Amino acid sequence: MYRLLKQDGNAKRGELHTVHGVIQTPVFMNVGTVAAIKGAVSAEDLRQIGTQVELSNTYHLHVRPGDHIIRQLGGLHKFMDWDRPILTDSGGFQVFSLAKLRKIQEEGVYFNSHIDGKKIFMGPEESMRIQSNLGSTIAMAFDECPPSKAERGYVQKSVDRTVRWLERCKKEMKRLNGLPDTVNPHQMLFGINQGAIYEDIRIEQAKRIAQMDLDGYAVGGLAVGESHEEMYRILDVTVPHLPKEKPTYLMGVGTPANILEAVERGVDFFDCVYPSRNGRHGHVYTSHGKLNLFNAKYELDDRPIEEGCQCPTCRRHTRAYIRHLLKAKEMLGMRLCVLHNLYFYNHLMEEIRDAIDAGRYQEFKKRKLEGFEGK
RNA sequence: GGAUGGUUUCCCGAGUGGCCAAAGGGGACAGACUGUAAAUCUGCUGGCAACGCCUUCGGUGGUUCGAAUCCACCACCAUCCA
Repeated sequence: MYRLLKQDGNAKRGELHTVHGVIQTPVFMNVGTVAAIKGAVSAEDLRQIGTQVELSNTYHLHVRPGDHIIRQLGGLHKFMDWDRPILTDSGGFQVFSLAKLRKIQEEGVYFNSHIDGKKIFMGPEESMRIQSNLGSTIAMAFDECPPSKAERGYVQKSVDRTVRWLERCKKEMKRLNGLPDTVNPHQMLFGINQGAIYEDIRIEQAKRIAQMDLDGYAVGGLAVGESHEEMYRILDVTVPHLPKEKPTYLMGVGTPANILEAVERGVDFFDCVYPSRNGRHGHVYTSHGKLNLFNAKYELDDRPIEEGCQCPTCRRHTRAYIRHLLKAKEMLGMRLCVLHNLYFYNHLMEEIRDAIDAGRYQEFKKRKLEGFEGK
């Protein structure tokens, strides 16, 4: 159950009560696609850096190790030693990212496994069954994420199909939650808004799914090639048509600046691979912008990544040491960067919540953005 | 002391008369990445007043229209024989 605690402008401050605990929003979910945050980060680490929700992926866990394996081992929470909320993405993003390895039909999507080429069929029912086997806290509806520059005719067709798939997802989820041996009988379902950058398609689709009484609503298909301005414009026109007494999730976004802008427009759930992937690539976030620790200028820099940062990395290590580890290809270098970045994001969300609580979000956002731009 | 092989751009290493500022790899330097096919990928790596010029393939001298490539001597390295 979602509780809208406070609004500051359009910015929402809320709580999502789940069987795995309460999620304070706005929240950034930490992405661990294959039941692990890449960069040698454990569930124990997540507890120490303020992670509220871990995100894993239906397609990837179905391919390896297999959702039936995870189910037999007691579900995803037990499998990865994480007892707090988990959101599973439905496989819809893989329809986009693995476009060369799949074929879309009305009944669902035929993939060729990116691991061994094996044929995999995934439709709405299959995605729900896999997510039910995983026992995640929140399941995402199975959608198609069309590229931002897809032509209008195709987008309309795709969006209509995604809505039909959503109806099938809802029906199947209800059935699965009612079975006697379901891993998590209280699994929630979030629907997904699509429509590329066509405002009218987005709005019309948002109105349709808003009536379906889902546990939450996501905006998908953004940050897939369009400009930031286009993304904000789509949020401006779409979010008002999604129920504000339900969680609003902007999928796959984004940079700290993207998040600040989207919170202002009423979004309160986020996820993105940036902090983990950039961390592995030596790019770390600070309140004054991003640093590339591979750069020669950090060779003798004995400061932490960010002065005053309370993350496990900044408490003990210098930029020069981390740069050395990265250059030497030591796994610890990546790990320290990922831990810092996830802490940075989690902490940013905490500050965002405090700012909304205090009714000073506008001012807070302005100050943060100026910092990121080095002002 | 003798024999043989070798010395190439930051490193390893290809190149044995022109298509060579010189393959390939490494390293260095820089960039990209937004519901993760990503510990990945891309660019760049002699100098400059730069579609051209200059310097560079151990050193010096020579042959040739033309040399990293051929010849002579010298230096150094490696292995083997005394």
